[in-house]
Amino acid sequence: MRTVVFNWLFARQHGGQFILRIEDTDRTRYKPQTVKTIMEGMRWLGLDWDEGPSLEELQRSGVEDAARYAVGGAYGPYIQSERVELYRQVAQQLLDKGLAYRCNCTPERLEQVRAEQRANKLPIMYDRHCRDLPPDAISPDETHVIRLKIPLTGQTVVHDQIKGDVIFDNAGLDDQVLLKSDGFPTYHLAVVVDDHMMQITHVIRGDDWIPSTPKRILIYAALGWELPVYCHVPLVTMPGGKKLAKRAGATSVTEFRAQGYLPEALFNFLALLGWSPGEGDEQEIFTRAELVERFDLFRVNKGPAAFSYDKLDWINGVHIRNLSTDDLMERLIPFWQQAGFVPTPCPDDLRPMLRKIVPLIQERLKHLTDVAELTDFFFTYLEPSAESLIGKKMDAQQSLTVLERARSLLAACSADFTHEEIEPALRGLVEELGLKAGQVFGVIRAATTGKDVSPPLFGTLSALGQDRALERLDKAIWQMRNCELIKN
RNA sequence: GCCCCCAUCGUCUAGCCUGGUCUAGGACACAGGCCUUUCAAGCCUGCGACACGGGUUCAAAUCCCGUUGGGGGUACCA
Repeated sequence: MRTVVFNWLFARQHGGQFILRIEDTDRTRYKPQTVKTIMEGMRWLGLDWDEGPSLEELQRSGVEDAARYAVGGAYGPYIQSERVELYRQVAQQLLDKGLAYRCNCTPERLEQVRAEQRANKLPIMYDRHCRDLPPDAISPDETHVIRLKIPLTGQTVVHDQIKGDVIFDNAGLDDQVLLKSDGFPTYHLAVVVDDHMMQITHVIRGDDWIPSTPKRILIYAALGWELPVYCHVPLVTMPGGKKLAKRAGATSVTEFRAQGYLPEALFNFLALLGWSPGEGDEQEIFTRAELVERFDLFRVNKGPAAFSYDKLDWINGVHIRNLSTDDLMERLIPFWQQAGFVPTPCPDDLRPMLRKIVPLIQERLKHLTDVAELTDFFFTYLEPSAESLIGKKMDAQQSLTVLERARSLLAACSADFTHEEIEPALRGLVEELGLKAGQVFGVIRAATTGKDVSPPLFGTLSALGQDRALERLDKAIWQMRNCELIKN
């Protein structure tokens, strides 16, 4: 997915077209659900595409909500399974030119060849058994594949924008299968045909593709087509260890949403994985627009980068703090709903309270999901523990006095119950009792929130509302008195 | 096995191309402090790296070679 972000940034930055193509030539693995997940993930991250599968294509492929993702374009179809005839024609063309050949070796024979090569510590590749058979030795009607005739000598150079020139001896390249026995093309054939037909200028992908790039360059050569610009970016590894994220990356984007990450934060983080502004510029937080302007594909590092949740969490927190109150509230509502604190749809008369809560927790959120445990006490009554109602270096009687005085002072406030009137009242209480602010506020916090840790007290009380604040103080006072009775 | 890629603090990185200004800069994380009604946020300080070995050079993190280490490829997968 990080590589997709690089592709998108590069296209947007240069005013190019960003095209989404579905490569589904492996029929044994194809699942319509995956297509939807990828598109949904890209939409969420803000990676919009200028050309992509049309409504009809998506429907034929069994993708749900096809209308939501349909884009279309002049170079379609954009789903490879819809283009098989094209690949067959190109394969036939190569056959006719004598640059490819039919091969009917069985999987068993191929495996046997490989086993022998392994045993003799030889390079593992097809032994070219069928390469020099007479053209009519294998009938088009029998089960077979079509392989490319790789030149036996010479070198093929990949001119890569990040790695530089990478040179391969043709002798070490396998006679790549172009068309499988089920009639579908391999990735190698399909991507070359499509990139050419769709006029793709830049191929930006993971550097795990480097070793097979010469094979594709030779397909271009066999067809007499012009090469695109290659740009192989390093892979992203998993946090602790160094295992490759494999293909899990693209499909898990929606999981980041569920975990409470902002799309702009994930985007920011992903762009920084392998790229940095450099030249003494140490900016780390970027908006999407800034990245489109500043990103430089050719400055991307050569080495792999490890995914770090610590850094992502920090970036997410920064972006959360940068949101407006209303924006953050709207993004938080689904998470409140999921926690069961807010009904679906959100009632209008609940919004004023939510709007007062948001600023109280904004700088405390690392993930949107954190909102549940940070604000649970606003929605349900949590009974404070007996110990928490007694302040630091205070006895039960003093604590009870704090609660009783606080109750009467807060009862004297207006129904607006604003932060501005609560604060002087309670600060006055601190003075009146000759205690420390932390002692007094701690007791009131425990009584009204049921927690030792809460958002700032005055704002919290105001958001809670006068009725519920007084009610909770009353309960705490009862609790304290009962406790005293039992003791006596 | 064979082929390819990569190598700066624990992590992401600046610096490398155009050797000296690098006693290697920043960020995350971590530790301590300040602020403070708790928790955060913010601010300050600390900890912490040029994988190793050879060259080239007056001078190398920067250029060259090798070693080691890590990753990838080696499919009728992408």
